[in-house]
Amino acid sequence: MASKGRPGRSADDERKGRSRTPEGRRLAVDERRAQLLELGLELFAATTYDELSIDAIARAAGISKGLLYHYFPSKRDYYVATVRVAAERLLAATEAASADLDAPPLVLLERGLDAYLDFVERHGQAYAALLRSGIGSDPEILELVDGTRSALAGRIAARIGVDEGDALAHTALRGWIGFVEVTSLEWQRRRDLGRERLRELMAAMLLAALLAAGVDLGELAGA
Amino acid sequence: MASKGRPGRSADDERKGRSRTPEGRRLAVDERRAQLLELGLELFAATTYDELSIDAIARAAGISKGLLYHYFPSKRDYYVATVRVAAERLLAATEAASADLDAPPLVLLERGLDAYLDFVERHGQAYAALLRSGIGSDPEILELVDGTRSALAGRIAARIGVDEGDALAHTALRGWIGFVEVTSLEWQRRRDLGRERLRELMAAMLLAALLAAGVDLGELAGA
DNA sequence: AGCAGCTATTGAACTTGAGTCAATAGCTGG
DNA sequence: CCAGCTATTGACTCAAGTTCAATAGCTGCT
Repeated sequence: MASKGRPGRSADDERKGRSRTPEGRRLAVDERRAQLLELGLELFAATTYDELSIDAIARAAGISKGLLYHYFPSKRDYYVATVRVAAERLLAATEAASADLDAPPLVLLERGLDAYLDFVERHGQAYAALLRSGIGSDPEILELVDGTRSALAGRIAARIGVDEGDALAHTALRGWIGFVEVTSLEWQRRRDLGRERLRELMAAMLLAALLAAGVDLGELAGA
Repeated sequence: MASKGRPGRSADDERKGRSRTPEGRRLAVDERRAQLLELGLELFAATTYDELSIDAIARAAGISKGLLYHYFPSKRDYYVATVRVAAERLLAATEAASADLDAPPLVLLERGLDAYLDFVERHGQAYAALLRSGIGSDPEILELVDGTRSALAGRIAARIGVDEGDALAHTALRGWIGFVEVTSLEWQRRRDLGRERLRELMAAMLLAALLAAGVDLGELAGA
């Protein structure tokens, strides 16, 4: 262990993209932490968890790897903290939109959904990353899972004869697949719902989805 | 590079859990590959992607790390191949159940859903892993994302006055959240659907979900 | 039967990236 | 202006994925 340490921005810094917060060093703890979280929100939205190395994060923040570990005990923790911020913001945004007054419930619903969609539009990438439930999400895997959903939805669409270009109907079908997946997981976890009931719920929701999308259900009802 | 190689099961093998396929070595390519995929299905269902090391896989298969790399170019590829098998089986199972005859569509729907639920019941863990869209899925992150969903669903449930113990209603609400998430992603990706339309679809589906779950909508319709 | 060649299989070495730690530099109050 | 606290650093450790030349076990041919 010979000559070590050279904190601070002497000599040849600034050379490799470490340009953020140019004033440089020794921020107050809270500021640094906030800065890192904000940065994490950006970075994790743009890149996958494990494509983003600690070194890259540190470089982007203009600090050393060690310092990052001073603020977050591990890369995971850093990531989790980041996602937590995103989740809090999503909840806050929708809360603010719908909790305020005592307007008619349907109006509140409309406002809440609007706030939600605003969030999606604004933080597109981050939102998607959030829903992917994090870490990893190999593109190939996503494609596979997505392909499976498409196959299921497409099968039904074909059977019913949904028009290929009917965006609303296709979105509704995809959404229904989402409904089926989530309720399946929920059903599996809590064991308090009969399988029959669940199946009926799913079937009813498919009809509702098609109906809401304006699909002609004549064929379904018929033979 | 001095004295190397000692393929085969001489001496002290069998000692560390390398007991699978006891006959041992030099399987035909297809058999090995099939064996490894089947094993992967088990292992990845039980453990997270990155909690499962290549060494652990090799040990469980009773082969060397190198051989695994002979069959799959990387850990990722191995994982992807495994998920692909699962997806194929899911599609095949539902296909078989619903494609056969030309019975009434509603009956086919029922059969298809039954097949789906069978799959979920049988491969519970693997199914969940598949839907988590793979790699990673840190438990803390899952809890966070799940908590966010719960918060959203709970907010609505409270507003409407859903009974705390009403499993069907809660499942339906959770499912609706899934619907909202999936359609949001879809809306964001394909740009062919108006925001208004999407919001209306979501709202209609919430009512449908509550209705299907037998919740009294009197309050919603009223002031 | 025995040998030759093909290839499944191995073990060790290489590489990369996460996590650790003692040393140092920059504030801040006395 | 110095002393002490702490934000910050850079090199080191370690685990896990990946590579590769060497080897052993089949398989068919003579």
